[in-house]
Amino acid sequence: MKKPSILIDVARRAKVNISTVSRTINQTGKIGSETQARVLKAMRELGYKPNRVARRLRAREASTHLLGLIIPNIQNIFFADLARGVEDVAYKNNYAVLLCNYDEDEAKERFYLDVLQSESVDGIILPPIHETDPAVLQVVRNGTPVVCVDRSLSSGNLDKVEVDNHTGALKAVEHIISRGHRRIGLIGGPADSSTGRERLRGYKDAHAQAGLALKADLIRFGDYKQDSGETIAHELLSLPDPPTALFVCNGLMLAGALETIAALGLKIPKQIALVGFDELLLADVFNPPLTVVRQPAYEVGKCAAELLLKRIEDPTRPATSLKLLPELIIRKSC
Amino acid sequence: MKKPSILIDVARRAKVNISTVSRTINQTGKIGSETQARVLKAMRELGYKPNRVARRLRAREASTHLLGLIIPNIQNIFFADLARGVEDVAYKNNYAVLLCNYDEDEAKERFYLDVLQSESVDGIILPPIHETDPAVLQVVRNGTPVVCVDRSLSSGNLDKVEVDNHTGALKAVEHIISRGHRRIGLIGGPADSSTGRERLRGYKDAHAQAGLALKADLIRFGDYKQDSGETIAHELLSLPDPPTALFVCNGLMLAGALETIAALGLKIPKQIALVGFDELLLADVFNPPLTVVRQPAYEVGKCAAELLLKRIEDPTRPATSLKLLPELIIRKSC
DNA sequence: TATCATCGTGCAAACGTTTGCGCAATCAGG
DNA sequence: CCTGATTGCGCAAACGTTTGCACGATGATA
Repeated sequence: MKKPSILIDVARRAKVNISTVSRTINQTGKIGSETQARVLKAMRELGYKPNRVARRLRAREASTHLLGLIIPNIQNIFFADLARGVEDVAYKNNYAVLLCNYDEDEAKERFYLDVLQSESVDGIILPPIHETDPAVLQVVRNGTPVVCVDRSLSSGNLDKVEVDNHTGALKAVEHIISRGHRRIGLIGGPADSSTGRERLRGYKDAHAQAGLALKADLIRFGDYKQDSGETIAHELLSLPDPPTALFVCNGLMLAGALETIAALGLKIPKQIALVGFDELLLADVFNPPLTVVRQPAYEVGKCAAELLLKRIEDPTRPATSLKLLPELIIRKSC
Repeated sequence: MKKPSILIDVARRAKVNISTVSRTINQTGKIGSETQARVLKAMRELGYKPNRVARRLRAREASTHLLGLIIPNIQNIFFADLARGVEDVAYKNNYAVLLCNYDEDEAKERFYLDVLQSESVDGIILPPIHETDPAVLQVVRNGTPVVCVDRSLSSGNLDKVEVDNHTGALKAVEHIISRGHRRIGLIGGPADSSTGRERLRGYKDAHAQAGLALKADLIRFGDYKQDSGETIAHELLSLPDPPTALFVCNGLMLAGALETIAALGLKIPKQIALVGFDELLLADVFNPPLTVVRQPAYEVGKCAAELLLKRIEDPTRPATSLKLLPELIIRKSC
């Protein structure tokens, strides 16, 4: 339980003032070369580690090397991959990441936003829970750099990196149609999320291109969790005139839909064809292998972190908005 | 970019000293009821949020409501579930979680340990990279509460919560044997990890119980990543006298093994039977559904966080060690 | 009435940094 | 040799809290 050594210990050992030590550490200001050597030696001998808390307290506007990442659900592989992307570039730049899981719960999002702010992180990466999220806007107004991922914020011109959900969905549904399907069920995302709406738009546009009429019955919205995939698939498949193919808008709901299909004993793709959104761990060895559109989740995280770092360095730079292309991986389920 | 209000703003507005404000917030010390009301009112009006950084700096030994969690790989569903467990109880108790991903990289683990310490977190949850991990021991010696999860530390009597890997593996291999298999391949974890060794021990004990001799050829060790599952499965299955069943010691490696099996065109379970460790997202709808031993990952995280919170509250309490039982879920792959 | 505990509050130090300012010493230009 | 810039370093304030101590007012006890 011995105390870690602090600035003044180093200073005493090197026979200098603490400000000199601070300056050698941060390479700010002029310092004589042999003084510097003495300080470095003392630091090494004492195993000195700067106290990040004190540093953050003092240097409010200086960099504190801490990033915040708020995600809806760490158990969703998309966000796990994304987090990994953020984490990797953070680590390369000597940043630590404060990761929070808000579970689509607005109160929880609020809580974590507060925490991150009062931890005075350098910046925050998050998918806004709503397109118009006052809490996030407030943070931005406070001057904390924010970059939005996955979903966007309607107001405020922020850095953001998204996936081209429209194109992804369009390609997926085009593919389904090209396989001859005419009744295509949609298990969509929440209607009030930008991802949900964009994927819906892709679904509709693909229909329009092919001159296919939309059937309102076949369009349903889930909440990106497994259960909703299961129940909606059940609803869809027990329709009097059920769809012959399903487009399922995220990985967890796809797993749910597969539960239903298995329970119903339906054969894929003969009795029901299937295209998912999000690459899943066993998708390629599934029987049959699953056709999905793969989102570049890791890259989204990576780009977001890079953008955030750039913005921290130069807060005045114009907001840039990235849109990454998903990839349709055609396997055997459709 | 307006400044957040601080203690002194509240104090001025309530016409009291900052210490009075501090005391009303923390409910420490005696305060008159109408003074308290004034302060509360002022806080509400100003939307005051305490600065966690300053708080942590000052109150070194008081609770700072921040936990550290260091995990090998967030993309491994076991750890994602575990993280979720930690996060949930942390949130219920108004703690935030600083999550770090060390990717089995010792330098990275070191880095994060440093960060967490110099962030002066209240406590740390981690699976030690080694059984004798000097860096972790150092942290413990510094007085930071630590609880080990999943893997254990040989020295130091710390709180820990593990899965009963031996029993899990034993049950799995017993089951395989009960299905009539005599040549059972093992795709194990790293030989220097406690989980790897315990699962190996279960495998061996099951053989001993059944009076089966061990075949060294059939026992191989991976690194818990997908690739090693794939390559080891390939090695095993191209043996002159290949195993008729495989026991695969984690989820990612199971996915890898399934790649190989699919590539080889082998039928499960007729040509090759399979039992995995870790429940996977699509395991129950796989064709055939996968027999696995399910680790209570979420519960591990939950218990660990609860233990940590208790220890933070009372640092002198005796170390407790939990061992949670995994569950063999028998499906159709064996 | 004197004494003493208790209550409610304020004062100021402390936590470990960073940084503006000042000062002495050195150096270059004239 | 004088002036003025530059270099190298120390002093002390500041960041926003918490908390030990002191002190006046109040109430209870003798």
